[in-house]
Amino acid sequence: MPPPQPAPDPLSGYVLEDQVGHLLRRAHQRHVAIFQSAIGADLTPTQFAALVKLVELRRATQNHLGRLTGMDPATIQGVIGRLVARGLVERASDPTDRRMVALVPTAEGVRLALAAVVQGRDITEATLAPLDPAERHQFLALLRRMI
Amino acid sequence: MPPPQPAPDPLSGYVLEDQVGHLLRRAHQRHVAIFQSAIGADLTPTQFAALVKLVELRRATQNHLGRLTGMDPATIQGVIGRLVARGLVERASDPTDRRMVALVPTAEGVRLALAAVVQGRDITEATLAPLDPAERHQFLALLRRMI
DNA sequence: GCGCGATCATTCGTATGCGAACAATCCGCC
DNA sequence: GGCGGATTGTTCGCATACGAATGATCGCGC
Repeated sequence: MPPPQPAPDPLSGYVLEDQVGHLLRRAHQRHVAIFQSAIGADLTPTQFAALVKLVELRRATQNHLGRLTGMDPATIQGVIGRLVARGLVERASDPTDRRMVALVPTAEGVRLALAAVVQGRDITEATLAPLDPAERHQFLALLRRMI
Repeated sequence: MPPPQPAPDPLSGYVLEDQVGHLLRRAHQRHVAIFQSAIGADLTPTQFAALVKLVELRRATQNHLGRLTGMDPATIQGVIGRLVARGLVERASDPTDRRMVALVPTAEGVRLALAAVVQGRDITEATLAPLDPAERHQFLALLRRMI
């Protein structure tokens, strides 16, 4: 009769590198690095998202913009504050609701957003480089459903 | 003859919500939220990764552990510092190389890591919930290649 | 018209995440 | 033996990220 086995180790068979969470973190990390090397110091990925969305909307409230771009009020506050400090966005008060601050991109903000969007295509291309066209389509479709 | 068209708008056809980078950020964000609601205040995702990997290795250098878990030296430094402060990891000096600090999990660290790994399976399950088994396999395979 | 719950924005604290600079140490090569 | 480059760990600064708490304001219902 064989000797008694030790209690099953929860770690056996658990490969950190194969966990979705870890893979998502690494993949996002890699994308951010690609983004930074392309856009440089002009914009961070979150600043890019907020600015592009604001240019598309032409005018938005801070929390609303945050909801659309997936940033909570505390986060979007800092992001917008830095865009305002750099003259890319202006805050205007809304006369109909004094709680709200209407955000509007400046001319310079629009210019930078359009230039960044052009680079955005290269960034997307570089991020998806490991996959062929059919796989990219598949990956994006699955990723879209993960949100 | 039609009037001259305005210059093509770089924004036309650019949907922020469909960009890989944005999707990766949102998907990762969602996973972290799931992780936090399952593990609570015990461990953050990065602390989890560092601790589990360290338990698996039984002993590792700080930078080495960082490379294995995808954290740069500045980041792993803070993560390990917090694990040490909570008594989950101990720093030991390596006599053969006085630059290095050997990291070893404490008994409490091992206990917490094993418990967290058990919950890790539920976290993975919840993160992948939107996909059926075949899609999960596909998604993980593609995601693995994105790193 | 008033009060109460909801919403908006802000602030604080904590935790990644990384570039850059730094001191200490190691190692290979002359 | 010693020097120069590489590696290890640390610190600083900046930028997400979010929970929690707060104050101002709005709007609905009574």
